[in-house]
Amino acid sequence: MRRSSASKKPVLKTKALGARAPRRGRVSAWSNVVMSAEQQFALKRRALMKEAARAFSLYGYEATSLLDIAKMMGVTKAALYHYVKNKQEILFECHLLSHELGNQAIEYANANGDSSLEKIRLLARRYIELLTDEIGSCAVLLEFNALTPENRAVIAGHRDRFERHLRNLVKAALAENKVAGREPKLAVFFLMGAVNWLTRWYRPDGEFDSKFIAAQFADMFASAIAGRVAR
Amino acid sequence: MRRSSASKKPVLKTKALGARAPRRGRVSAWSNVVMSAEQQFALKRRALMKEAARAFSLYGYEATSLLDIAKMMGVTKAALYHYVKNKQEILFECHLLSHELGNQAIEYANANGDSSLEKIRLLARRYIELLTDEIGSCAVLLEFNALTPENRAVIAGHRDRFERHLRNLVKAALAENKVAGREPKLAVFFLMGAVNWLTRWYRPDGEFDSKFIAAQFADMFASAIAGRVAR
DNA sequence: CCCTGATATGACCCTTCGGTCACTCGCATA
DNA sequence: TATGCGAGTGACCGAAGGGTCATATCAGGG
Repeated sequence: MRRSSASKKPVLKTKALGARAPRRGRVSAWSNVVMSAEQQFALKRRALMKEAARAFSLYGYEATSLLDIAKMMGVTKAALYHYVKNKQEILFECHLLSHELGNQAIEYANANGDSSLEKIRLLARRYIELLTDEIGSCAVLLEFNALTPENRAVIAGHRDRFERHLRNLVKAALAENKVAGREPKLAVFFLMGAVNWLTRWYRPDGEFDSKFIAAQFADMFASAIAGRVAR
Repeated sequence: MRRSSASKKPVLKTKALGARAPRRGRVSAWSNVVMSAEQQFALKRRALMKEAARAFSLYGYEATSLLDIAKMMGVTKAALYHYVKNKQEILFECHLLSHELGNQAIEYANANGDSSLEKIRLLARRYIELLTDEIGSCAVLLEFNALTPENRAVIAGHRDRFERHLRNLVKAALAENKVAGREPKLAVFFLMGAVNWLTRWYRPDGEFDSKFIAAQFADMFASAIAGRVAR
């Protein structure tokens, strides 16, 4: 991570929170209020993933060291290994996370869209919103080839499923709108590029808010597929 | 470069070629046929840049070691330093190269397009063709933040000029076609993402040839900007 | 025939980084 | 109060990578 860095420390100490609440009794009263050890563990692990994902998206996998991540969490590098097997595991789960979002977007589009084109628009919009908002620009999809061959195979599977779904939507939309001469596979690559590139320039406090960006991109993509240009 | 690698060695030995041609006389006859030392140097340096650019585009800057590049050229790592100050210089010049292509594309579009929309289409098409064909997918533009702050400033200047030009074209096209509600800046990001992403999946021997891809992308972008969807 | 300069080499240095390990600290339970 | 356990630490290791340097090779020119 050779770059000028801002300062910020979300620190990992969930403990400070839990410590304040006394626990007695076998099943420990407060159990609704106070988190169990496993919950805390899971929470911290998730926080780690989110922070790491943000760093990976922003600076790249190779350019982000575990020390960087540890510092962000306010913790030693060694401490990370309580939550994670190795660096690769972090990357892998970040990819999985991104694809979860993709699937959510698919479901949303299927539930709310009528025509294929509308489904595409909703899918793109929702996907971008999730990517930028919920995880603070977590798409690590740029880092596909930093994955080990085994993990890459798994992620490729997810990716292919997502792309195939989108491709089929595009095919359908082209048919429904009687558009000829458009290659669905290239259209999907076109969108994926635009979306993945988002993670490199999008900033939550930037000029445009994420809803607007998502809507614009979705509209542009819909037009790219089925829009006719006045000549 | 932790990845399964194919084998291939363009070797740097221009010498083997020059050695065969005897040189006598003061100005050295054969001077038309045989390359001067400087020419050979320049040629080899250029070859280095091209090979490095390819590797950077494919695997990323950090993931590509100088040893990798040296092996590609059939040469020792130390030998590279005869042609180059350091790794950063390679990256920097690769960026410059890419932007040269951008400018070529701009000129081409200005010379051959009439309407703004047509200029955009030509610009996009040409840019992609150049990127994929001439330098074998050399766009290292993904690696912007691997640049040192000084170099980054320079490259940012080039990039901004390019993007500003394109943005103005988009603005004009929107006006000419009476399209409302499209944000030019986002449209440019949209295209840049799609184009930069190309370098990650495009293969010269892939399913689609580069002219076709370029045409499709250009058309899609033109539609994205000024295309109207039948609803 | 030797000198010079360009080209290339292999050994080496230093730093960074991923990962490990023996350990400590503090809390909750018995 | 003793004990056990999960969380976290600091010191360390080995490997890889960027970069340097003294040296070898060789072609061309005086």
